[in-house]
Amino acid sequence: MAYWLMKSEPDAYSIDDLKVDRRIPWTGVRNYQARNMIRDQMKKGDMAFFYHSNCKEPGIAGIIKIAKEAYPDDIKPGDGRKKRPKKNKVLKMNADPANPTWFVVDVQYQRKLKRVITLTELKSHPELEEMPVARKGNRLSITPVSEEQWNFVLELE
DNA sequence: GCCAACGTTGGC
DNA sequence: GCCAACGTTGGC
Repeated sequence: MAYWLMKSEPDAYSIDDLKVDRRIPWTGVRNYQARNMIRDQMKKGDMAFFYHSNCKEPGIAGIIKIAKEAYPDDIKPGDGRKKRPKKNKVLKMNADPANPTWFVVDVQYQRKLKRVITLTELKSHPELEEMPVARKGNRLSITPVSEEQWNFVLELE
């Protein structure tokens, strides 16, 4: 079993939204590195931190579980999709259904953390300096988390 | 709103 | 294939 960190802008979709919806397809990932992780590495049963990005208090807000492994992301904005697309942004869709480029996994709500563990706090611990989200300039929306990092973060809660 | 740190695009 | 220009992410 592997651990991950998945970013979402809470204005677009927050841990509280997922608490209501319970389970959603994690649509809209359009970065090849993140795509490769979704398609090739994420397994059913893997756990992930739900991270709030680009907001007042960036940090880890909850825990989710991978409920279904990768399948083509043919979920168009507005087409039963829960995550709201960014305004003024046209999402590239799969051109050839037989040879998809973009994939999605389903995630299942596990729990909300008692408090948001902020990015500032994550950065303050030397034990987490290798954690991608705590590194300068990191932009990937999906990053791996080691078991040690996972357990360390949960101890902070 | 600024801008660093990338990723992508397209001319050559 | 190189790389300059451009676009995006996301903290601050």
